[in-house]
Amino acid sequence: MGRRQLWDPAEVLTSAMRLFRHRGYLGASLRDIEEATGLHPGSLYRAFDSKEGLFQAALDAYNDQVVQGRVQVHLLEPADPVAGIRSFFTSAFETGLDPDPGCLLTNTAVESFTVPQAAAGVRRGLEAIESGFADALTRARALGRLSADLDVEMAATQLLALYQGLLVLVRSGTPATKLHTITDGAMASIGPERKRDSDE
Amino acid sequence: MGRRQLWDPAEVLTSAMRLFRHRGYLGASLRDIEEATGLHPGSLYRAFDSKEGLFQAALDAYNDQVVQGRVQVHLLEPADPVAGIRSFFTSAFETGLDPDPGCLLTNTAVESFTVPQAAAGVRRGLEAIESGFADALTRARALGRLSADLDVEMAATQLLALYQGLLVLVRSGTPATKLHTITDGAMASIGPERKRDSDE
DNA sequence: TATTTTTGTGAGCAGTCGTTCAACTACTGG
DNA sequence: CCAGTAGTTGAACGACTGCTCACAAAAATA
Repeated sequence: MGRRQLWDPAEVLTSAMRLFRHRGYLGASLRDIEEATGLHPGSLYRAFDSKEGLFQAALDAYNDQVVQGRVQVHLLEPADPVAGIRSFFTSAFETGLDPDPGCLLTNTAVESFTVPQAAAGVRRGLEAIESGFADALTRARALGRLSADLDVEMAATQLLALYQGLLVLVRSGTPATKLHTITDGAMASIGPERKRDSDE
Repeated sequence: MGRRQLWDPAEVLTSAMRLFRHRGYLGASLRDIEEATGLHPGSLYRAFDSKEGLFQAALDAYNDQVVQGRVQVHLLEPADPVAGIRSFFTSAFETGLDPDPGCLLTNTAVESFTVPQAAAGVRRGLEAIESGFADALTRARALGRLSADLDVEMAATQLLALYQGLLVLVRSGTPATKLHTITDGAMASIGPERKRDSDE
């Protein structure tokens, strides 16, 4: 009944995601949004109620697609969980984008002060990453790839913080060599290969 | 000759710093700035040329006062550099402020995409922190407080990233217990006390 | 086909943005 | 005490903000 919706919600959310990631919430005007998504204000407000509604939807989509996708591919699925953790880090800055917009989660975590309702979405995403790390670490432990005295939960929190820090540096234009150094450090902090003498 | 300036530049920059730290650059309107600093637009534009000029000045002041001050007190001065590194971390989130506005450097690093001229100031601040870490680590090494196989430059970069990540989590409302866990992890990653068997 | 229902369109609203500037105030040198 | 100079004030500007709504278009129902 009635006219059919002419636009694909997934496409619109993807465009909005990209725009918010580059410009932030406050930096993206409704005219920018209109241009990026192709949606006129009327349709936009019919579907999302407000600019903030669209932002929430875009953040949710980012969590469900990008974050969960990356967690799945790099942390949950790989047979080699240690290599997976490494690629989770490196793929965050080897995007081929210049300037690199960083991560919508990280950017929103910082900006969400101004947009309080986004805080819940940010928390959800951060927890997904952290528990992804925990899963990969648990599997690495089972394979004997972890330092024996390493606490998995604590290490997962550590990796989350380091990952978020990496993304701050990404967004501020830090060269890739330095980001690789950070990745190497992250790997060294969990693996047992930092000592040449076996002590277990 | 002529009328004297009625306001103290240092006070104005401190107020502006606090405002930008809470609201971000885009989130702080000139009316907000007027209220926070007590300066009317005319005086403001006479002194700083533009909103961006004021922001740059505030960021520079933050670097020169807050960042350098913290680096000095926690990383360069303490006789115990390891304890200094720890307190550098914990003092970043034990501010008594609720909600905690985080760090202007971190926040700007993320938002500076929108305000490209701020990028240089951000880099300056991040480098100050990193070299502060390097200094403390070098002194810790001389005192035999470091793992023997630890590369100081790499560890300093690592601590910088972890510190920035911590501040993202601070800004997103992560509870202090978790932030302490991250701090503990940071300390564990540099000290030799993680193994009970001596292996040097 | 006529009617009803849903969606798209975009001009336009009230309000806010960063910024300007003419009038005014306070101080100095002659 | 007057001219010149530097600083302060706040009303006002055009541009832009998020948002609304009367209207047109397209589909479903009768």
